[in-house]
Amino acid sequence: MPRPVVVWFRDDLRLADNPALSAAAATGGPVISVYVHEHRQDGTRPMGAASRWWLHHSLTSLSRDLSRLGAPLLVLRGPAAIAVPEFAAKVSASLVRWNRRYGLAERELDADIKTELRKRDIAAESHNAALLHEPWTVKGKTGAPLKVFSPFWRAALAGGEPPAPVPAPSRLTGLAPSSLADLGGVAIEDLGLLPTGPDWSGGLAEAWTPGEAGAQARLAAFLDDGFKGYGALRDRPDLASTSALSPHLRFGEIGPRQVWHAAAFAVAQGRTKASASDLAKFQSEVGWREFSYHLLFYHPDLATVNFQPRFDAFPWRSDPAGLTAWQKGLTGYPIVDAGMRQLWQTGWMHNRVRMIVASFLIKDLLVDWRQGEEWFWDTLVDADPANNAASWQWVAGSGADAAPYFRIFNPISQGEKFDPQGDYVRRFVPELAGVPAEWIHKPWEAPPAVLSAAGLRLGQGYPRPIVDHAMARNRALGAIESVKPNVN
DNA sequence: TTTTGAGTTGTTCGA
DNA sequence: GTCGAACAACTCAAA
Repeated sequence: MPRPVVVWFRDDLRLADNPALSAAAATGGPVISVYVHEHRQDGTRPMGAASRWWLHHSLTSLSRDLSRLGAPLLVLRGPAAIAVPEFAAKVSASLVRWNRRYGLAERELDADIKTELRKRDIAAESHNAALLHEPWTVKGKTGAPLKVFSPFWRAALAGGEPPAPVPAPSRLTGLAPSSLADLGGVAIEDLGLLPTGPDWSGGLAEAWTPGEAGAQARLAAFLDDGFKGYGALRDRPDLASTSALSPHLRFGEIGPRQVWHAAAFAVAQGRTKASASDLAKFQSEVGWREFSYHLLFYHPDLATVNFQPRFDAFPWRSDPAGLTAWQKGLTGYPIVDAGMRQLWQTGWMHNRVRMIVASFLIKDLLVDWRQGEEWFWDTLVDADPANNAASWQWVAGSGADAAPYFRIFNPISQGEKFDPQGDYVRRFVPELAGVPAEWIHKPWEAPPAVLSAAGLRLGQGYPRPIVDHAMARNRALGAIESVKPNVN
């Protein structure tokens, strides 16, 4: 009996375009699929509640798919540093394969495990499933890591087309179920990933289908319906004009190579009316994900430390009431509240609205971006260690490639520009359902007759603005002025 | 080494 | 209503 190969699944919960799995399958020998549930001792950042919900369903889906292929998923409890080497030794594995992660704690953990495996005469091999271009492969002419998106993306594109995705193995040689039962696996249901008392996940379940099949369906639907005009319409939260692939990418239910090539193929085959510039725009959004991972790799503290140290002196306000109003979608600014409620109900928020709500928390309330980052981390199903951190820093202006100091979003004009009929607001803020488009982004300015016709009493059914934007804008400009470079 | 052009996503004001 | 200019000055990346 040949020694088995262990495939350790992490942020790559898919069968197709999974190099670790394909390499293991290629030998024809026995394969054992393993997932190790996170443990604080691993030093990695614990997932938020919405992510845990997603993980539960994604693991369930992966487990079904792997069983069908012949190598059922075995779920173990961490810490991984102990569980993985012990398990590999117990089953007399010859080799453990996994796909790489890019955070510092994750890399250190993997390095430790590799060492531990070698001591036991077990080989370890890692692969790239998560990125088109791994961080160390993208460099400028000087060889230094790049800090600005445009040069980064130019350099990445200069490397040529990303490799084509590899297909899922058609079958795997697993262990007999009887021998699997003795290996100490845990039922997914027993991991405690789902919310209890109360179960708030109804809106998530309605909005999403976690798992590889759900990811493929979402991609197909996007290419058929949302891709055409993507370049311009992606900014419209009232339309279904973004791919909404982010949570699927986060958990690796689909990979960027698959997305890249599927989009290019659809355009080349004329199966979509999307233009070449729609394609380039969509691919560059995938590029932003790559750039975030690039930043995270070279700046592991991205989620907690200002990329630009001068922001360490930023005069953040302590505003627990404001933070709570923001979290609950009760700021009195309809577009902000709609976004925050979409997040709470569905675990996701449209990209344009993320910028608006983040700008509001940071610039209008002067609340530290890290508090917003934490809230997103807990409530987003796509909470991603690289994207979330890099994006919050970008809005704060503390990040790489900083926004100009004067870029402070006006929640009224942003609403009017990107949700012109107010349909998005009405969908998530039912109190405002009866307010006509003309006033929906600034109900406090509406004539009393309009408000009463809409059945709305400000301050009772829906709050008045918790802060005056014009005042807040000036206050933010002053705060930014105080951390200006070269202030002597 | 020095220089030069560029840098995701905006707002306001005045003509 | 529309349009262009002004809004700090800096850092990055490449020539």
